This record gives sequence, structure tokens and C-alpha cells, in this order.
Amino acid sequence: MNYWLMKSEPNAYSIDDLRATKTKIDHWDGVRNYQARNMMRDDMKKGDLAFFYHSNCNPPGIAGIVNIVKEGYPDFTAFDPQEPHYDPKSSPDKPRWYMVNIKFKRNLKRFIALAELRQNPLLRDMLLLRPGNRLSITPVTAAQWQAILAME
DNA sequence: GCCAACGTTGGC
DNA sequence: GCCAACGTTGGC
Repeated sequence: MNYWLMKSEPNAYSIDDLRATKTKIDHWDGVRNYQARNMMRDDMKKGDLAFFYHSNCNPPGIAGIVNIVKEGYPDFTAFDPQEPHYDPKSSPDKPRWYMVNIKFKRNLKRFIALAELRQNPLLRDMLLLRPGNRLSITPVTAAQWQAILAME
């Protein structure tokens, strides 16, 4: 099983939005970055766990945990000109972008802010904390996962 | 709102 | 295939 961290701007889509859905399941659409796409298309597996991270807000940090419940499939929002992430270069017969389905698992017992993560020496090598990292999806090692849970 | 760090685009 | 220009991300 793999661990991940997935960023979302809570203004656009927060963990509360996910929890408020009827099934607590939603698709993770809108990723338009090749590295993140490749991870969703090739590496994310059903049963994997991911931190739901709130970015571009005050304060940024980890809000909760989700399960991967459906593996990579074409992001249909790329086909729709009405969609904000429409991409005319992606089509149903030749999809360029992929997404997964996630399911709300739980909120962390308390929100763990980015500034706190930075202070934890066990997380020194975490991709999220690397200067200038903008990837919306990053792998998390088992050791990092446990270290973060220990901060709850 | 600023700006550093990247990714992408497109001219050559 | 190089690289400058441009756009985006996202912390602060």
C-alpha cells in the first residue's frame, strides 16, 4: 500500500465539501500537471491512503485522511468547454488527463499546519516541504505517514 | 499583493 | 533541442 498527500484549495474544494457529499466519495478532477497525472494514472492503487492538504489558505496544512477507492481513469472535466479546467487537447478517445476517486475517511484529531510539519525533523525529506514544490500530489513514505499521525 | 520556483510554450 | 517569455502555484 502507498501513501500520498493531495492538495486542494479549500476555497475551491475542502475536506468538509468531501465529507458533505452523500457517499463521501468524489472524483479528484482538475489536475493538469503531468507528474501528478502520472501518479494518479499509474501509481495510485485502490486502498491507498492520502492526506487531504489545504493549500493557498491561512494556515495551510493537513486536514484529514482519504482512501483511494477508484484507480486512474480519464478526467472527463477536460472534455467540457464549460469547465474551468477544459483542455481542447484532451478527448475521450485520447484522454490527456486522469483522475482517481477518493473517499472521506476521517479528519485529523487536530489540523496540523505546514509550519508545524516544517519543525518536525522526521519530515526533513518530505517532498511537500521542499522549497518551491508545487506538485499537487506527492508520495509520502510510511515513516513520514507515521510521524505525522504521531503529531495529532 | 509580492515574489520565488517551476512548468509550459513557441520561436528559432 | 535550446532557451526566453510567460503563466501558475502557493507560502508568506
